[in-house]
Amino acid sequence: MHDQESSMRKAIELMFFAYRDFTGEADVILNEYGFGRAHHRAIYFIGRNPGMAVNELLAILKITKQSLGRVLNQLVDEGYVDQDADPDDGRRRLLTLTKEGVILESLLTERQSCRIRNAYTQAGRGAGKGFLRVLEKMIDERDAIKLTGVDS
Amino acid sequence: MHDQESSMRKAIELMFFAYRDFTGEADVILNEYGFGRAHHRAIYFIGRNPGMAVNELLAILKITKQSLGRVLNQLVDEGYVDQDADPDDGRRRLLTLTKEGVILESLLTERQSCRIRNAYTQAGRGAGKGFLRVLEKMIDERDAIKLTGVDS
DNA sequence: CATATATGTCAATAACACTGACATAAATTT
DNA sequence: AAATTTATGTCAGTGTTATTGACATATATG
Repeated sequence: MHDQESSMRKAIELMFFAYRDFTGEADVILNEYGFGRAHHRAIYFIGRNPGMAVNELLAILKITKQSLGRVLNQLVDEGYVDQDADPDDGRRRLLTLTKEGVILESLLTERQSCRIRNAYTQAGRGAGKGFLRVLEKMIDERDAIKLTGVDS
Repeated sequence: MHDQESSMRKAIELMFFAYRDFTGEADVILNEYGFGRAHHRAIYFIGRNPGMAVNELLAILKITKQSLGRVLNQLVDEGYVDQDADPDDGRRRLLTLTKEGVILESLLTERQSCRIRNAYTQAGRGAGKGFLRVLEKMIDERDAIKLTGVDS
């Protein structure tokens, strides 16, 4: 009954569909704001790490500063993100969400959390634990470092 | 200890990093062939469903036929996919992988399977089950139908 | 024969990423 | 103080993957 290969294919396909639907949820909202997935990632991580520097965000997102620049400029221009010089190091621009930014971030995160909570409930006891543990081990060493705090 | 919200944020971040590293693996190989992620998805699902029609592939991938057309033409031109008229319905073009296509598909799938297997092993007993069950429940009803066979 | 279906293609556009080059301000090193 | 490094930003050009809209063709169906 279900050999190794078909079990792996099952997992591969679930990753594809689950990720698409998971992000699709947020995409709909972002679209109303004229933003895309790149904006979401920036908003999310700035919300998570208030006062982070541009370099730190670049390291997490692994995109070029030109790419981030476009996104960040839009977010600043439209009042979702604040950039302030670091008092200790005038070169660094510390990023924080504005009140508007917090509202949007919460909306997006709440929507995605809801999907996860529902999945946990439907999947039954212990499934969430396994889900987190497997995802964790699928991540490359060098990325795993980015996962701040919150041990399983 | 770890409130609901930080637990949800943990899951959200794991999805982001895990999916990126999971697909990044294949992206490196695809790049050597001059292909992208779109080609991978086409190759994968044609390999999984040999003889599927263009419409069926479109329904799974949820992209426009123009987008798929570009990808499919490249794959056919470079000898990774065959298109043959359905003997029962001359309008339909049935898609199959060529010998070359099968080789590439196996390479990509094997690479990703390996990452999943390793994650299962490291995550410990039962984690894989939970992982699959949660992913399954994260998928929208209308997409879940696409998941052929292989019950958990 | 008319219509619907499956597919393909042309043209224009957009989001999001890339590379390379250069500019500026502030901190650090010599 | 001068030179260098670091953090950031920006300009220009490019590429991939997607989009929409319009139209063409072949085949199947009522």
